[in-house]
Amino acid sequence: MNEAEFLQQYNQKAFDTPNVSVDSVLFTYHEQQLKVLMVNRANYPDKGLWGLPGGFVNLQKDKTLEDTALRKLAKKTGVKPPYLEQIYTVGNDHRDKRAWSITVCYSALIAHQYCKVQVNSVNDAKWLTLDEVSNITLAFDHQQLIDAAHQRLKQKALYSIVPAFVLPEQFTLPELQHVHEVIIGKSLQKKSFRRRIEQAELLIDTGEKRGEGGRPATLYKLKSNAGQHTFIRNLEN
Amino acid sequence: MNEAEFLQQYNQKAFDTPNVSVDSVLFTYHEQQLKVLMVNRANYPDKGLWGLPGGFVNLQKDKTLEDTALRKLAKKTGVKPPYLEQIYTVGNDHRDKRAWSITVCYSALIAHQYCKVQVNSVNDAKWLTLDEVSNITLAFDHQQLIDAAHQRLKQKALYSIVPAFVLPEQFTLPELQHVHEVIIGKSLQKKSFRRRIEQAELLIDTGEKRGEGGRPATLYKLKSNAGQHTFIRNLEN
DNA sequence: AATCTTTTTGTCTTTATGTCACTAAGTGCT
DNA sequence: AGCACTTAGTGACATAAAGACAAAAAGATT
Repeated sequence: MNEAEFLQQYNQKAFDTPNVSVDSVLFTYHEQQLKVLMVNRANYPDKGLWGLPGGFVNLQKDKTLEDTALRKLAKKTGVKPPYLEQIYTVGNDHRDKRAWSITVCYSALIAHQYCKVQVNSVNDAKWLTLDEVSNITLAFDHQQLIDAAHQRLKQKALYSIVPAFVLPEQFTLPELQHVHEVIIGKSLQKKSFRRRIEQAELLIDTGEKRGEGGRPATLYKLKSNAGQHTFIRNLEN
Repeated sequence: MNEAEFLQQYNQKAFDTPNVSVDSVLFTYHEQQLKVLMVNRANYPDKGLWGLPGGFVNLQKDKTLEDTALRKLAKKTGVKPPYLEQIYTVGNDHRDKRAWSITVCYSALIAHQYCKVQVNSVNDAKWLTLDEVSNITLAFDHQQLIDAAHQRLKQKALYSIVPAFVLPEQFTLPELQHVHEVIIGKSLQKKSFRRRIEQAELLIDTGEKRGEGGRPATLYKLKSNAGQHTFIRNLEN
């Protein structure tokens, strides 16, 4: 490398690089509803508004972007979600009034039981339903990020069982079906749903049952290879 | 200046913000094959290796990440591709030996006719087939980016007609089917393919015909709303 | 035991796709 | 003109997946 080459690269770096943050849309299922974790912004800009849990990449603490996402989520919930997926990246000169800004948006799923206590203990973070979220003004372009994450989750609900990650380790098929229905926004045909899931062979029958009222439902858990291989067939009604 | 000195100075400067680049996998269809545009790196690191067209975000020139992608592509091809889609973002401390680095990867499609001349005029850029690409060592993690973009395009070929963007404005159904076959890597049933496309109502019959040898084929073009609404049904054989 | 509730299965209908042969519309050759 | 050859496009039946809905199973309650 000669001096000219060095200067070229050095100056490229020296000119302002954009700020890079990572924001996560953490979904859970509670009280028959889909909810997302929101935090009240403590700092300028958009101080006081609700926004997504996230923050800047820390080059010392984080080895990867996923590390950043998980670190920021753990800070608010104390736990590491079992499912994390990148949604997309927005970068432009107007989303943050301070400067050119980039955010890498992730979606994460977790069972409500697993982080309930932690979230309630800090009162700057709380679970909001998607309806509640869409009726208030959020920080930055976080509304759009949430919409995109929800849209992606909807798609997943149509041809995979990744929505199972918003449930605890063991769950019943009626529970899972209701989760899918809430995510998709319409009711599903019981038989079709079960057929697909059976054919996909992604669940393990734990042998246990759980009943509330009527016939007890079989408890299932996800096979260990879930997350990547959770694909089932298409599903429209 | 030697490499060690460079790295030290560079990293000192780059202490708290990661570098952000945008790389694009530009696909086209030529000589019955799917090809990607590769450029020979002129600078350290990985100088001399083939890599994806791309570069750092320029806060003055670019208003958005797409601007960066298009600017860098236009520099090599002289044209703006009709289809651009974000694939995903990689960011970690080891993909670039200089420093923590992020790249936002895009996929783009263009008809070979529309940028042939420009690409040939500069000999640091050329079209390579996916086979050729996988048999040489590429810069950074560009092989993985290409694989991911190809994988995504495969999916699109199964349930949409976005692959039509690698063809010129007017094309025949047999041509389109062959593009899909090349992308997916296996042959498709003529009847099924046509049925799906017909039902999707995404093409316009131009009235014109084009023949080579046998019966002339009808020339179609994409409806203006293509890109977003190019979805057809699932397609396996 | 009768009834209610919720889970789970049986089965017929509808829809989408696979398969493959057949027709259609050109070219070039004799 | 007639024929063989080539590629485009369609018809028709077989198979497979999904929708609809009723019936059965397994528990709780009275």
